[in-house]
Amino acid sequence: MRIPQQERSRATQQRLLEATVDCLIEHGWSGTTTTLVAQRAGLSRGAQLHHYPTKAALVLAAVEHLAARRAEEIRVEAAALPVPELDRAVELLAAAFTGPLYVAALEIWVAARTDALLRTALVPLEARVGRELHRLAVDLFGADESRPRVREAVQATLDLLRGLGVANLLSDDSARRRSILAVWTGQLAEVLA
Amino acid sequence: MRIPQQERSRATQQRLLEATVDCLIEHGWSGTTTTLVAQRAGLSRGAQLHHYPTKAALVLAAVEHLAARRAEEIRVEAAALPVPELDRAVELLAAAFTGPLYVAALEIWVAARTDALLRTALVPLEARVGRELHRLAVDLFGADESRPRVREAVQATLDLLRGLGVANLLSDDSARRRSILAVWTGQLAEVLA
DNA sequence: GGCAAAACATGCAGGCTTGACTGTTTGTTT
DNA sequence: AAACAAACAGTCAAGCCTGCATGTTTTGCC
Repeated sequence: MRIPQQERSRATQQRLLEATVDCLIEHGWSGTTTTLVAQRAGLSRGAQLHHYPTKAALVLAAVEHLAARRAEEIRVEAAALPVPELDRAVELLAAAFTGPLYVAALEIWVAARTDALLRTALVPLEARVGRELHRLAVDLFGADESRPRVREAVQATLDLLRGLGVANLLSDDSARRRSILAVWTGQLAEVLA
Repeated sequence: MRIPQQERSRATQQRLLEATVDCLIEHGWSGTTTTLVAQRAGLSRGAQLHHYPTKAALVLAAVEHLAARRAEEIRVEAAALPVPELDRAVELLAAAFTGPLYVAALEIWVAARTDALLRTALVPLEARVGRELHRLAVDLFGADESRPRVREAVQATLDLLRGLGVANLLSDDSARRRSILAVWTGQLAEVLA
């Protein structure tokens, strides 16, 4: 009766999900095999299959886990921002679209395009995450969406960050990104003002 | 002595490369197996291995083929645009970032992130393609890059389109895209004017 | 203490992918 | 026409991935 099994089970599942996300980051979607995930989690394949009987089950759980982590990461950094300043707010969001977690999410999005099961599970989830992100951005920017063009400008900002994140995939792009964001932030300020 | 073998060879290689791109579009990166490509090209595996001895060779050739096709597609549509009008120009570029060819390119980018061979081959190629695309956009917009913020605005537009393309991966996003681009184009016009 | 269930470990079978090997047809050269 | 090279076809072995089946340990409960 050392460790309650419910807690132990939860901990093991967490380890598996973390390992899945790590594998996605390091080896990409096709490199993320169940065997590798089990190894990385320091678990036997048997234990893995006990918790997640199929690869689909594992990945779907990992997707939710990933979404939660991304949301939390953004929220934490947002909380560390005392004064609503546009430049810093955009910078903060940009970080969320260049980190490893975004990369993992991208791997899953691209894979889901041609994987019916993943896709159907992902679309509603991403819709929710997208709305949350939008809301967060609105708050960060101190934007008033009832004014014309504000809503579109905020969304454009997020989509721009998505694109910059893609451009950052293969080689470090931070210098270019900075100068682009500097200009866009100015434009954004005009719309929000 | 009907068909010169050089021409025949070229034709089969084209078929293989087209089949590779088609497979990328339909089945994604991990679904693109050499066997499937050979089948789709209506060729035996022997013939395939004769032309491209490894999968890496095949894919690298397909990447160049894809880049050429994307560039040509954009150039063709650009030529069909008589008067330089900003709205239409942005629309045209947006189409280039939502079509199947962009999807195929995205599959390769994401895969290249964790595939050293692909990556080293892709980085210089994409740098070139990126410059060409930028140049094309500048021409289409009739932009004067010597003026402040113009260069960044053009690049931001391309990165925004990249991001919108990603958002369009899983579900049709054209309505949202239209409204965002409408606002964006307005902002862009201010910078260019 | 004893029993059931959950957590975990290990080995195995089937399917798939890749690249190699051998053979055949078609084109080229002399 | 004869020898040679390229294009093409079919088959095979090795390796990997997934899921299952069978044990072993740990936990919960009586």
